Amino acid sequence: MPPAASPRTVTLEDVAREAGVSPSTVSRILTGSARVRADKAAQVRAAIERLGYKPNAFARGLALGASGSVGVLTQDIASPFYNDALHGIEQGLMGSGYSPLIISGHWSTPDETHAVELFMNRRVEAMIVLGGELPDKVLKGLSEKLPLAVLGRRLDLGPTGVSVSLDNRRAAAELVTHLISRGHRSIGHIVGPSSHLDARERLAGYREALGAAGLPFVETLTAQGDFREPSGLIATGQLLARHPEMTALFCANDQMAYGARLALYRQGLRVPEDVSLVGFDDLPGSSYTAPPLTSVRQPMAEIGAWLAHFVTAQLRGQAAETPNFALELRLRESVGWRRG
Amino acid sequence: MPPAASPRTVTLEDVAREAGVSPSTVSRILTGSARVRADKAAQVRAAIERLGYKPNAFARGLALGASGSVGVLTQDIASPFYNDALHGIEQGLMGSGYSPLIISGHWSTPDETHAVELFMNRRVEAMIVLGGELPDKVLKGLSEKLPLAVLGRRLDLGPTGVSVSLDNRRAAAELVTHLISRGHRSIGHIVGPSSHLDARERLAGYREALGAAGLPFVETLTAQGDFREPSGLIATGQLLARHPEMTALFCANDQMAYGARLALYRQGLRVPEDVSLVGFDDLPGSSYTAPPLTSVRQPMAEIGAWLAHFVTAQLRGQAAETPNFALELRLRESVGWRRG
DNA sequence: AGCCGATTTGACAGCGCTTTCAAAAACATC
DNA sequence: GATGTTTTTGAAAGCGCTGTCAAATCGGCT
Repeated sequence: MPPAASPRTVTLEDVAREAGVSPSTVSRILTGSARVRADKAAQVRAAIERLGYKPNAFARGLALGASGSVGVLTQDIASPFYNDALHGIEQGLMGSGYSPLIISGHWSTPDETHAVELFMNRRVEAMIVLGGELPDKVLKGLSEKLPLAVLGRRLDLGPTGVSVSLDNRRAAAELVTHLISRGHRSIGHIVGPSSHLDARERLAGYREALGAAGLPFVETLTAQGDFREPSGLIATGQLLARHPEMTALFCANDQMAYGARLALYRQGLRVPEDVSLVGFDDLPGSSYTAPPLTSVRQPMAEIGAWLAHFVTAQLRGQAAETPNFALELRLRESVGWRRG
Repeated sequence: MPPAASPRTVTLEDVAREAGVSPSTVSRILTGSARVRADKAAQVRAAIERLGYKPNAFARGLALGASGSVGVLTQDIASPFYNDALHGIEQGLMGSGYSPLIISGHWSTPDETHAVELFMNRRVEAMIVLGGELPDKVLKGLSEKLPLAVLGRRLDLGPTGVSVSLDNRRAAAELVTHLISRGHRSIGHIVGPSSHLDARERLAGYREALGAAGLPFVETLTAQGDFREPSGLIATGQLLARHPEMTALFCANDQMAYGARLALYRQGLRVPEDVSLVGFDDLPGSSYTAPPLTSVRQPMAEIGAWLAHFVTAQLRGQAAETPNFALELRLRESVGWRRG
């Protein structure tokens, strides 16, 4: 061991000595695990203050065999969508005695696997997974070891796990039905990555709505995107080239809708006069685009908070009600009646 | 201690027993701190695999007296601006042997203080602070204890600390000068929270550019915002009411510019034909608004990566060059020539 | 085979904290 | 004041790992 940093960090034992009591007593005060005579407690507290003592979380974790933290794996730390959920998780965890350990997977399975590894090393007591690409099998394995809450999947995780995923299909169908009701017949769709359940369901909803209205599903009216802006821009170009008659465009998420918006602008097409545009997710920015974007709100913050509640409840051995998270259509000005 | 969870977690000692070697040997293999005969190493690795052993980070941290983590305090986990920096930090830390411990301060000093507390308990070896409201005094105190990198302040943190803050004033001045060169004379400014150095400097740059062009600074052409969208919307309404002749609007950040954009749209004003609009920060979304927003790019990811490099270099006792981070004007279509 | 230096190994202490257990102190009761 | 009961305290063990140190093993030579 190197010759310890200069002033050496203050330990509980130092506090005990300073206050003239035994380490056990100090510990009792810190943890509140047992009564201590008021005067001694005061002395100890004074000593803590005087010495600037900070309990060592490692030692504590080791002795306790519990870390007090829950691992949060987010697909992308730069994604506004998941960050809303992160925020909710933080709120939900607050005051529970647990704190989040946030790691970003960067859309990469190796990174995600590595993150899980790190969580295990750090002995997180539960995990929350936001999106990402971890195989179902891995998730199931995890949920056998600890409470687990997954967002954006639909799979059975046993009694100590949940996967939350809203009815994207229905919401997508409603969205497209809305477009149809406004007279649109040639409706394009920019599809999300097929590895995402949500993307698949939104596509399914699109087809469903078309079918219900007796409209044919036209393969060439769909284009592949990856949930990010540039792909929306490019895909819109393709669709417009193939189907100049297209009057409405359903993007599988708002970020791609932003890209689409720009593509339309570049082509001199007005929203909604020439082309109606809808997205999905209702990002914070979507009520501030010009015109504001019709979208579907997923209550991410609320969901995040609930995920946090779920795992902490599990940790306490309590059950947690699954609330009914409803998707909400946000009808805004980016949709208009079919022209002409 | 409670009677330990059912199968009890696998310890290094278990591995040693399984592999028929001593714990020290296993440890040596894990840390790579000393040579071990190849055949034993193989046995041990097999045992680790077989038992599914995961080293306990607490025990390790305790024994080592080092946590291998650096605390990252972000002002707002939901802010796209800081999240770019977060991303950069993650990248910069990758492969350094340190991992980030991310906590969000939620624009609240008590939360931030609490976060710092947590960092100390967790024995982070360095800290990175993104924005936030921690008093300079606190930051200085911290930098005496450990390597510290602060973004968005300008203060002397001694040899083991840095504060990075780009020349917002000049960039703002250039931006406004750009507006003036396009013929604009009545230029509004939505100010950021004055607790932010950046906000103050952007205002200063605005005044400077006006002065340099011989234009008067008109108090009523400025309105207060808080760096978030709704405040931009409201402030724009105020400015328009007071100065219908205003032909250009400089928002202290992009988020407020989004709000302004909507306010203009609502009033039937076109961008840039009626009012030119500029923001600051060049958020990812800003190249995808319609029209794309003129802004100033702060290379947040690069800065984040460098902050990470700085602290890790400090931890290794090396010095780190301060690169020259340049702000880049992104001139886009949201600015036009003054009409008429 | 016998010896020396180099390499590999194991025993053990200790990191800072919590907790059990038994001893000490405080309080009640007769 | 002696005795029983309850509360408060301290000593000590142990959480899982790493590093030191000395013992064991190995290889090469004579």
